Amino acid sequence: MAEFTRPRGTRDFGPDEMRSRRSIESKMRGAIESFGYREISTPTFEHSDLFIARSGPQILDQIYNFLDKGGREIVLRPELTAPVMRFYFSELRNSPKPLRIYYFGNCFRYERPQKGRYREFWQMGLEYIGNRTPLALSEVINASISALDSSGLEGFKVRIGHAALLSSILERWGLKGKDKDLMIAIDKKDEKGIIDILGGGEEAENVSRLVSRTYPIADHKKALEAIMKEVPGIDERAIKELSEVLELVVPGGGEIYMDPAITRGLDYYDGTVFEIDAPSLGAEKQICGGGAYSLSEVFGGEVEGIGFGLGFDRVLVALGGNIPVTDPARVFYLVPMGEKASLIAPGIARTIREGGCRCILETSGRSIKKALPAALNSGAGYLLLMGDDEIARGIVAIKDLSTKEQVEVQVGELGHAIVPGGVLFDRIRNINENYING
RNA sequence: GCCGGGAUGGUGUAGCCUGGUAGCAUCGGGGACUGUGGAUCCCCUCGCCCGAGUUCGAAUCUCGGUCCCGGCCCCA
Repeated sequence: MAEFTRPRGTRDFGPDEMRSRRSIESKMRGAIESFGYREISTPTFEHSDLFIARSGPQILDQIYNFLDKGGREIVLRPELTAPVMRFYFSELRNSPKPLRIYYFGNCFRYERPQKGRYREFWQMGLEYIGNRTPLALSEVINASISALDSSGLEGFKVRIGHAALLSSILERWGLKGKDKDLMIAIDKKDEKGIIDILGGGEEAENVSRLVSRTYPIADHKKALEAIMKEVPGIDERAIKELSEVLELVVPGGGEIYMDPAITRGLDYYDGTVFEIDAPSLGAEKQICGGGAYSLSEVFGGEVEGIGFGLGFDRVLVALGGNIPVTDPARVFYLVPMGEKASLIAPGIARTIREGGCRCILETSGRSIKKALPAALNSGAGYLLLMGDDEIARGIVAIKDLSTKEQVEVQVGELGHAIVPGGVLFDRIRNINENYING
């Protein structure tokens, strides 16, 4: 029947789902803000060259791009790091350092949708700009862990590695990370594939084995020593940095590992890098990735930064619909019966709203029998009844829908009654409701 | 870009193999019932993803498309 349909890979969110999404969103924002990061926002569309500069021209195959009426090449942003860096270089570069900023917004990619992958999706992330001390590096990782912890997600895996470490291993074979097949094999931890590409031999086997493992954080020193021993001339500063960062990571709800094989797709990552997976997600299990970068090549200015991007939708998929939402507002459902009651109902409703409560007005003119189920469905805790009797006596009847207890209050005292200290406040106590969706 | 499985009122489903009046539940609207009700009963609205083909006749069979779900590829 539907004549109009959603574009492929997009979603509508109903009231219950939006409540869940907003609830998680605000918890995660809160976690990031608690580290001192402040929100910024950039346009939904940008000039194509911004993303081409960052990711190469082949990226156009995977994004929404078009010419606008002025003939400009425009794309819907496929990610937020590049716009944020553009903003930084054009207007924020003289801000006091370090600069701590974060963002949350929708992004668009023209890809085949599947579980945890949509054509419109939401990304949250932050950038720390100004230096790359071990404390700063660990702060960014700790912020990502805190954000995920605040969402209620459990069992995620944080893997921390180092881009320069990996490339110095590759340099040992004169490869310098340019060999795409090798990078893919490393990323997949395909031991056999790595050995084949490196040309076999005992050394190749040893390196492949070392790189294809993740090491519990407690074992990282031993593991790094083993790698250092196996690969002569390895970047020892990278080893030192990674080791220091690992000491400073504060464990949260997830497990922490050292993983030397994190490639991150981009050339400009050159320091500590990390990824976070939610194993429950399957193919699209990565929910967060980031690290330290230098952007001098792309943007022409020099900048040392650390950041991460986090797939908000995947966090929600990983939570699996078990999203507790606390709704602290007391909700009243006001049923005016008759013309006189209708005339004063909006004013009564306003009084209630000004008292910090929510008031849903029965606007359909339904009988109380019809209004009651509507009130129950609306999530209201209290029914307010106003009919001729009540008006004649100057009162309003309030029924607690959970206890079925009913009390009467003078209309003039309603505002005082429902706020803290009022006669109804203690009586109307049972106000925090936990909703489980799904 | 590749490979599977799907699509029936708003939602969830039966019917499909074996072509012949599209059924059930729920939600929504109304009523039984003029203000203490969340119950029960009755009535009503709304549907075979789109297009072509085969056929006397297609939800059902065939082909193409669209979209959804999952798995690859990719993943900034």
